[in-house]
Amino acid sequence: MNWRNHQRGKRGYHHGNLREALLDAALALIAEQGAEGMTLAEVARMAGVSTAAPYRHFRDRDALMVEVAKRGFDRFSDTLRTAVPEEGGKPVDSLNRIGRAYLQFARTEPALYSAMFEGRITPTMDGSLSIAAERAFGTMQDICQQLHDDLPEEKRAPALMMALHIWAMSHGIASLFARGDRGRRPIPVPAEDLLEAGILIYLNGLGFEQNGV
Amino acid sequence: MNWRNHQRGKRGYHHGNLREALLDAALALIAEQGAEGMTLAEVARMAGVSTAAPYRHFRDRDALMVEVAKRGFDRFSDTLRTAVPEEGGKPVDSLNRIGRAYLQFARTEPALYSAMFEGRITPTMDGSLSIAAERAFGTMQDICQQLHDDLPEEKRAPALMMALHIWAMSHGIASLFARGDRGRRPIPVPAEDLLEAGILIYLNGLGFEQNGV
DNA sequence: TGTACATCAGTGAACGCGCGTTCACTGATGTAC
DNA sequence: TGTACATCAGTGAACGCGCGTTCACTGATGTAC
Repeated sequence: MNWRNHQRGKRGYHHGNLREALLDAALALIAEQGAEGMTLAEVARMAGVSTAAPYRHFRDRDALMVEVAKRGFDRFSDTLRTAVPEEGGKPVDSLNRIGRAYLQFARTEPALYSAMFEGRITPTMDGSLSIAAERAFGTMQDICQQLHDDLPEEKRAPALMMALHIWAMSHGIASLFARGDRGRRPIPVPAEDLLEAGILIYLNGLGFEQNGV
Repeated sequence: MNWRNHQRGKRGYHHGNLREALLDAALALIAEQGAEGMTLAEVARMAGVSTAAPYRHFRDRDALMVEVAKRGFDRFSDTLRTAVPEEGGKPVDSLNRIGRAYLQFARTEPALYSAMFEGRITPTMDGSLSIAAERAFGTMQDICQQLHDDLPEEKRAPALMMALHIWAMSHGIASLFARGDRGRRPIPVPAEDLLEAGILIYLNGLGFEQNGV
């Protein structure tokens, strides 16, 4: 019955890392059944712990949910940030890499993705939540700023607007065509290619010079 | 207690139009509390009817949910379709009108919107559901086809791709910045303007000639 | 190094609740003659 | 036009269930001396 405590050297009674285990379980549940399927009882069961135990780590069900979303935004930020090279590299390429990372995240972390963008939890509910969310968007904005500086003056559009457009396009494609759950709508072309083409056309429309296709 | 039956000439016992009343109640509930907040018990209560009554009209809770989504796609289709003039009118304008209608729908019908795009219900689950969903997208595709025909041959991109791009951009902006519930992220510009600018830039990028702004 | 004690992180039983669903029923409505 | 009857669309009571949450508790851990 207590086999769970014996793996990885954990000893009975005290779990060792219950908080993380509960978050993992919540993620798995949400991935399987959506946000409504995440119940504290089931989460506790998956972690091999009594139904009262989670209350040592989270005030209530909503607190767990907020924590899941926060973790989601943190990972999302990291994913986007590591997608672009520290220094150098053309902004256009960086934008494409970010776009790919966005889709990849929606594909591989559908539970986090829907908890972050489609759930009852919203960034305005929690300070550190909105910070993580803004950090992600900030990455896009930085790159758009660089692009902006490359544009001839008479063609410059506000960098913020560009960032919002790219964000919206990425988000739209991710939500409709790339998500990793049953909400995905099939299209006859890889979502990555669709997004890349979209970004290319958009930048072209801004007057950004392209070389090659 | 039975006041509900006395309005609009309805007489006791038989409700008259319970099916519609239940759908309306479900919508109101989802708008207030999200999809998980929609319970058959509460829906029945709002319609002034016993908790067993809904089962005369819907097999179970999921069946009601599917019906809500179906109704959503139907209305959505109609909204988009009526947004573009029957004949004449420049395709660019039509595209903008459709975009605005898209945002308007997300704004005024957040319950339907999230049931259609973010819920456990997916168009592949039900034939008539996917038909309604495709009808909506078809409107966009038609207009993109016209645009496509206006483009000089060497600049033609596949009409389907254009439609998907426009759809994704509209959907992204609607989901992030225009939705009518607490998931909306504030931006310092009307979502409509952001979308219009995005479409303009995109079409410009395709090589479509613009006059004016 | 050993011991006493405070604190921490679990247990397990219980609760109240509201939900989804079923059932036998009954009042209202529509139809054949 | 009236009547008998089938059908339809409700009722109301009940069920089993799983959930969120609380409680007094106890085993494990860390620390001061």
